[in-house]
Amino acid sequence: MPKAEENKLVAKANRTFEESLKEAGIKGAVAVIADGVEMDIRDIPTADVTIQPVFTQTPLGLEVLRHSAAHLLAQAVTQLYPDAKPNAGPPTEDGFYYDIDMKPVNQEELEQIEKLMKEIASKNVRIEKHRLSKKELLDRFSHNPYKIDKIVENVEDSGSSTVYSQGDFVDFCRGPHVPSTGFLRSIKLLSVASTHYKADESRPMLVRIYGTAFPDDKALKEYLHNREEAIKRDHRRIGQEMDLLVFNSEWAPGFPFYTPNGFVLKNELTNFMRGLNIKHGWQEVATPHIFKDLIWKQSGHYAKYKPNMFLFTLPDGDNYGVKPMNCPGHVAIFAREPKSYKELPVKYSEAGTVYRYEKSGEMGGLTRPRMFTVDDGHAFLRLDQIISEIKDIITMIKETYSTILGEPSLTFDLSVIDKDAPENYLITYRCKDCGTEVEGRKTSMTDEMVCPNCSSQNLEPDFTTWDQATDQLRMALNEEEISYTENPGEAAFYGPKIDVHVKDALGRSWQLSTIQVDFFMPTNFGLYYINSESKHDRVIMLHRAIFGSYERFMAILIENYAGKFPTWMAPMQVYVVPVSEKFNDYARKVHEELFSNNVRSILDDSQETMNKKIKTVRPKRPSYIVVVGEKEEEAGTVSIRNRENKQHVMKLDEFIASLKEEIMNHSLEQTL
RNA sequence: GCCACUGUAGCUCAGCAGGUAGAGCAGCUGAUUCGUAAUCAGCAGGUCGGGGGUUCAAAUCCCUCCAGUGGCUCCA
Repeated sequence: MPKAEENKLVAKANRTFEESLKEAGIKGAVAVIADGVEMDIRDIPTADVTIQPVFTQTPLGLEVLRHSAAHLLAQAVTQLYPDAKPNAGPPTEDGFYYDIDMKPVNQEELEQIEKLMKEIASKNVRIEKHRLSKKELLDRFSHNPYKIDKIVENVEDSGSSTVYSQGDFVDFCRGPHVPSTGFLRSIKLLSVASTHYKADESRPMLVRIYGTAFPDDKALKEYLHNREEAIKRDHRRIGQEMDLLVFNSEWAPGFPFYTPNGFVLKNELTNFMRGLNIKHGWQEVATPHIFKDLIWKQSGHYAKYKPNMFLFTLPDGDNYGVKPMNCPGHVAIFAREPKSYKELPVKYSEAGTVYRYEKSGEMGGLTRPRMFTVDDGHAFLRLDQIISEIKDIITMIKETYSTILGEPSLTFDLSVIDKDAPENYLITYRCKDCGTEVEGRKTSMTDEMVCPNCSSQNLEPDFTTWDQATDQLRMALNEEEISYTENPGEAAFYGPKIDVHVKDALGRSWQLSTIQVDFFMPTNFGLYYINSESKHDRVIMLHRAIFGSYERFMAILIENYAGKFPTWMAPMQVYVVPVSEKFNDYARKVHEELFSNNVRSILDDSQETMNKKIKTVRPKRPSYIVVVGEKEEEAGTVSIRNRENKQHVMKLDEFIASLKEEIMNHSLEQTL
């Protein structure tokens, strides 16, 4: 592959870039960058210009290739289904899609479309650009309301724009595109989905066909292979193979049931977090799962969260809600007695299980269940303690991931308020008539904001507290020398937050940890502390989670390790199998020795053959398989086989000692 | 919630165009006593997601509900 840098050249005016490239002996470019603008290789510059050819092996070239592949898809579809009306077809991170107004297609039809695409590609049809006036464009696409929309929105009345044609197919497009369909041989249609026009539920449904394209078959094959590998790592599949959890879609749709194996894993993670919490001064508490609705009204959850809550009414008429968050429970504990400024910070942690009514279409495995456990923590602080506390939490986050995932790359986001949409947040409102401040009152179920003092509806939001909180987060990040991006509109409804994204072994990024500053919930619950002047002072709350949800974190762990967990968290650490029944006694001795050393050992003294036992235990992913027979019994040794299928023989007590150390150290790698 | 696809034994799946269900694995019983990815034989197991309809006859066709999966951000 030629390096782009080396291929810079000057294209002459009044001839196509293609000709200039040809003269320079450069082949295979699909587009050029001229003066920083992407252009087609058949474009003709009006003056000499330095250009850089774009090849499909580069990210930009791949984008061009996939964009053209999307056109090819639309061409094939319109050829097969003349009534189909293409909307839009952009490239995506690993492929492309095209949204088309048409009847839904099934798998067979998808294959036919792909076949036709390949046919057109093999004919190497020339892809040509034409410039049309707005009127011509509107005429040309008069049968397609989606294109009309785009033309109306994007082309000025007196202006013009371009279309690309390949054979009979013409698409309204800015380009650039590959010069001919011959570049689009390595393609694959992947799936059919549906989407609303402009993602608006009130608009028509469109069929979205996903596909991907690569410069050559080798790259395509590799992609498809990786895709299959990723599917093999799916936590739902491995979760079943390892018997970690089940879902019962009839009795409790969306609710995970932990089996003994799965609960071992969850407990290991819980214990890890418990240790970390203790080390950093977070006291463990436990709170109810059900509360009267009063608390949810007071906390502000009802205003924002009610549609996502499980609610019920008892025969006596009292209304209850199952907790969607743990904060009010911790507030109730904090509020039990007045606190002195000397006692702060008070920090409570809880592996708190919460329940959220997720809409049916949004559930999925462990990543979006209706019940999940948060490694939740709430700190009650003085204003001057915020920054140091945030920094300490960042330390906990780093320690957690380096222990559990090695050294994954972490990225930090600062999610701040969208000041144009104050109705989404708990905010201080000030009455323009009498100056009264109302904190977070917008959270009550009433739609109209009314001044409690003068009954005026003339209230304006005051962002001072939000700005303060946001500044504290910024300072903590800066002092830790962490680079971050700011996302307006992504804040929690009660305050700004820092989100931490973690990249897993498959290169996918997950939002796990979160640190949120909250000025409002303490106000809603009337929390205060006694300052050094014996006066009431405002308590600041910090919400934080490191794993986020245990369920989602476990899903990520399963996929990250493909189920082959570090030994300390593996549900089955050792699987002991005798060569034959004759050695059951020795196998039992080995097992009991392991077991009494707190190793999770399973003895299989069933009647099956050893080969079969090993075969069938594989999907359970034991950290070590221990085989014992005559040789081992006589020598007091064990024959071990690790996760990588490496075998060796060693003394039983040595094995136990080294295994215990591996477990105690939370070692990521196997020591044997 | 919306759209598409799917729902047959514990698991993975077969049952083409309607004639009241099959396989492998797992399970159970028996034989086998075995050196690192399936020893052999036999047995048992399903009102085909629920309900309704069409039909002489429905796993199969239609309606409806439930559930699972993929999407519903990338806007020529």
